[in-house]
Amino acid sequence: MSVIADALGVSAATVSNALSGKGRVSPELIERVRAKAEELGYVPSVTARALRTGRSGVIGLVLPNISNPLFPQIAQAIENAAADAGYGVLIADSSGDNAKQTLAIQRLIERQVDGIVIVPRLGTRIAELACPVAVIDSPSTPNNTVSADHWQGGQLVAEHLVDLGHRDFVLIGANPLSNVQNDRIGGMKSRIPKDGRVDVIWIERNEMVLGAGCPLGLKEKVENGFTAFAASSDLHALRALTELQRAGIRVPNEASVVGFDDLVWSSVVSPSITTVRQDAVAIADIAIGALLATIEREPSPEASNIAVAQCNRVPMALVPRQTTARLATADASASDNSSFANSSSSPPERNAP
Amino acid sequence: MSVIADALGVSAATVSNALSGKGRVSPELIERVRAKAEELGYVPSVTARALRTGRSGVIGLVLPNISNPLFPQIAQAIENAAADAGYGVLIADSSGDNAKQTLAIQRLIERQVDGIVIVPRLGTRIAELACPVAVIDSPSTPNNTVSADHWQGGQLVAEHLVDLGHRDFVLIGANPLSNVQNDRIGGMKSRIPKDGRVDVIWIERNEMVLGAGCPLGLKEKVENGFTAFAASSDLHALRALTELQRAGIRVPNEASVVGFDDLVWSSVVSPSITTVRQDAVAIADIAIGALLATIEREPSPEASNIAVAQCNRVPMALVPRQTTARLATADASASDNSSFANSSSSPPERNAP
DNA sequence: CTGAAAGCGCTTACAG
DNA sequence: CTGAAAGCGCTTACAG
Repeated sequence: MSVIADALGVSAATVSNALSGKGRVSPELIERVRAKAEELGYVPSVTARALRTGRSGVIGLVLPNISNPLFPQIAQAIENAAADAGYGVLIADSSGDNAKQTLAIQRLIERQVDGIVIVPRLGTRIAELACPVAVIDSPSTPNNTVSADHWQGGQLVAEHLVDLGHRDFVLIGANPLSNVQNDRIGGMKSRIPKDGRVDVIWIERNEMVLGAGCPLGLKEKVENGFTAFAASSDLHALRALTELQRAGIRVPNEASVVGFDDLVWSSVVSPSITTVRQDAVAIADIAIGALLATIEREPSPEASNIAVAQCNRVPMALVPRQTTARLATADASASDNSSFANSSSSPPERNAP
Repeated sequence: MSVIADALGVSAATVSNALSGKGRVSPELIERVRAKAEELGYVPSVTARALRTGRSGVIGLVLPNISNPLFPQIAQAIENAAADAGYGVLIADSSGDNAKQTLAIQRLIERQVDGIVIVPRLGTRIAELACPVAVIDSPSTPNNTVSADHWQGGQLVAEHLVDLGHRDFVLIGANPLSNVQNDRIGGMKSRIPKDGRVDVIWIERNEMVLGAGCPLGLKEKVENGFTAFAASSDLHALRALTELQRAGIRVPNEASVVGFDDLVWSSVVSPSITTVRQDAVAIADIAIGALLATIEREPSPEASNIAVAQCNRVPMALVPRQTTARLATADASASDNSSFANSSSSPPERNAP
């Protein structure tokens, strides 16, 4: 900056004003400054600017379970949204225990991030922090969150299967303590007809008893007349699919399988897995938008730092693929789905444990 | 800082020296300063320090294909290694095209990162940059890289299958332009006995002709006597496994399947997939260690900014699981693997295209 | 429309 | 062992 000022014989203040377009500088001087900056390959010091303005231009992203295969989608969407707004993204890993999440947040604050996007660990409640925060979580966590509408996604799954003539459902989740999984399973249940049959398998609970990697007993389910297998994640859908195939059951001829999240392998396996996709870009845009609005608003003592002031549900979309098919035995009237076991169109509000 | 100085009636310089342990300050004064800092909840301004010292305490991480399921492993390892050394990690996404990679690097430099770890896009060569750089890539890229020893990993796969009595191999890769995949396939080939039979399927080349998601024709391979299917990634191993299962071929009874990377689903599918795991923590430690050494060394005009001065190969490890089994028809002498088609123990050096 | 001055919060020679 | 002073590179009132 001073090199430009010196080269042009003007003051640093003028260069600053010209480059930022703030103070009133004559158009021709602005042009000369620009040209000189360009010529010199001038890059402003973000550090100096940060020190002076008190804004770092960086936001933090706290992720749990970084090994979660959904992570890339959301990290990429957040990074893009932030970059578009001129912000950098500092990552922090809260895997391990909840204490590490607190530590990760602490470290970001020490690095003077302007705001934080948090995907909280299962069962965590994020306290009011010293900087603006946006939380991405299930809508069942009361208020202040953005997320896919997992409940509605579950409904999509059930409706799709019901339309195909299925009446006997096995729903597969990992952990009933997860609001996300609960919503997905709950949404499915809400759209299963009254004359339908529903069985829910919670994998982690199962494994607590039978050991990790135990078979889910899906063959027996098929023998008992179940035809539709809907999982709260593509990971479990894949597990179901391979277990069925291994047992010699043909998918989708004898059983339909649906997953969630459109994870990378879903389209690649044979048969490819029908799934439900969340709009990570829309979610990231809402989270970053709200965060930046809070950051750029003049901070006032009474204002909350929680950026997302309401519960935002972003609709999910069904991606039909090969693992779902019309039930061979379905009669024409079977697709009458006018009566549901539970017609509520939204999940009950729950607190994080 | 000045609040501490004022509260204690000493100078800011002394507070700084006491807290950093640099200047010679009397032990008792150091203690008083520490106590006061603690009491006041003092957090030093990293921004001011960065401006003064010219070091931001942040490194950049550039990732291609952020949707690559291997990404979480490496991102987590890098983040942990950096955090342990007191550095933050700014992420940048180079997905899309190569121009975006250059842009991502540029933006990190503008944010004054002290160094950059790059996992380059396929076929990219990283030019000398204005800050220290460590590249994580296949060892086949000449020099200056850290990575898993993909060639040796491939050898592990072939040796495992040969030990189980297999002689007829189908090797499955996605793209022969990828050094990583080429090394893996090459390593496998180098350990296949002279009397063995090898067929290589490059998926992307296949799909160029037959369309995305086309079957790999594995059933026919089995009918032609192939018993071992080794893929350059768990994604392709999964594709192979499900295609075989769907065709009614029993794994591992009739065909063995091996993948690479121990991706999240490998242990969950049925049967679970035998794979080869890279030591992401060791790789990250080498990359970050070399980077920080370069950063903290006094910069000299003649020194290169390329942090990793030699080709580092981190050994991979076989994770045996259910998809591989002894060939039923194998006779006892079959496990004599003293003669190989190609006994070289390291890959040919290649240039990035 | 332009410039001189102060200051963001640190660290680092240097002097005492 | 301790402190006064300068300066990192910006931005922002304020004065002209």
